[in-house]
Amino acid sequence: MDQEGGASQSPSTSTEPVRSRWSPKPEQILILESIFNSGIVNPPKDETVRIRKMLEKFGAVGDTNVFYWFQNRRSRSRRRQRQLQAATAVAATSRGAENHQNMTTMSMHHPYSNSEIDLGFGSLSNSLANNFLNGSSSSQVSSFFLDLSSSSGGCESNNG
Amino acid sequence: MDQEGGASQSPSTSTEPVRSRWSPKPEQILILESIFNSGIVNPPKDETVRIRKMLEKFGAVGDTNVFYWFQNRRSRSRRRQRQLQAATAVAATSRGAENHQNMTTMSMHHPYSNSEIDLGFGSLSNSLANNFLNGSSSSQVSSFFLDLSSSSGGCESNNG
DNA sequence: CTAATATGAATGAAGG
DNA sequence: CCTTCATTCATATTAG
Repeated sequence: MDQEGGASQSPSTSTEPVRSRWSPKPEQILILESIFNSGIVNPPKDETVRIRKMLEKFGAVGDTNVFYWFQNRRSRSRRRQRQLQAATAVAATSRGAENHQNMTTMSMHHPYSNSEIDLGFGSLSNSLANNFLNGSSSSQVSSFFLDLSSSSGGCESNNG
Repeated sequence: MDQEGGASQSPSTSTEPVRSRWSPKPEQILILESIFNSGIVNPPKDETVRIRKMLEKFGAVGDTNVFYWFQNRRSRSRRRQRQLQAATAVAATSRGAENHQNMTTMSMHHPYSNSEIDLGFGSLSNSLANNFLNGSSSSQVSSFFLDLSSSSGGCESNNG
């Protein structure tokens, strides 16, 4: 079912179904998520290049892809946060003890745990992380995680 | 076959009522289609909320659902249009009058007349609309239709 | 039961 | 940053 979502850099290979848009691999997603959850939600140009270099080890990716990823990530995070915040607000609207049974506001129900409030990427070492990174390039990922400590320094959200 | 507003039980194995995704009821579909055919193909945020409120009377629905619905509607309309436009173009390619009978684009063996160029939702009052809205909440629907006049048209550029 | 289709939802990319 | 478009994934429904 899952057909190599990897974006090949050489479209000349006729055997491949020419993937027009980049599909980040699980390992790449893990890395990006980790960085994002580390507080780097808006990496500067320099950092973006670094991140791209890290991701490249797991598949072809460009600076633009990383840039877009973080941009979309921020947007989606904010939107999701607003959404469930609004829902909560409505749920708690007025503490007048009224028995309302209508879900008149939002019924967004998704099967995933979503909510990046706490994913567990910060710690990993266990969970599904291992599942993703088995066999191929586990060593690379470890090194990258160690390197994460050096970067940092980027508080989320910046005046701008 | 009456479907309880999206909260129907599992078809066979009574496991978890894992409601994966929202299923708009016939009434809701009618409303959405009507709005879409009224010219509002891309409702702004405010309008989306209003639409959601209207739909809520017929079943649980969130702003996101409405947002997704219109987005998908636009996309698919355009895609469909492009698709059959391409087919037409192929049929008329070169005025040499060649008898080509190849369906290079798609099989398309469905009984529908496809092409939502004219569905009839704009007028309703007749057709299958009545069939949908009988018995339950016809009154609500009428009021909603009257309210439709208040909304301004959000004409969007057809060309990208 | 399996295959195909319809459609809600997620996401990469781009424009303003 | 925000909105929008195009593509893709996942699932519900229907046809065989």
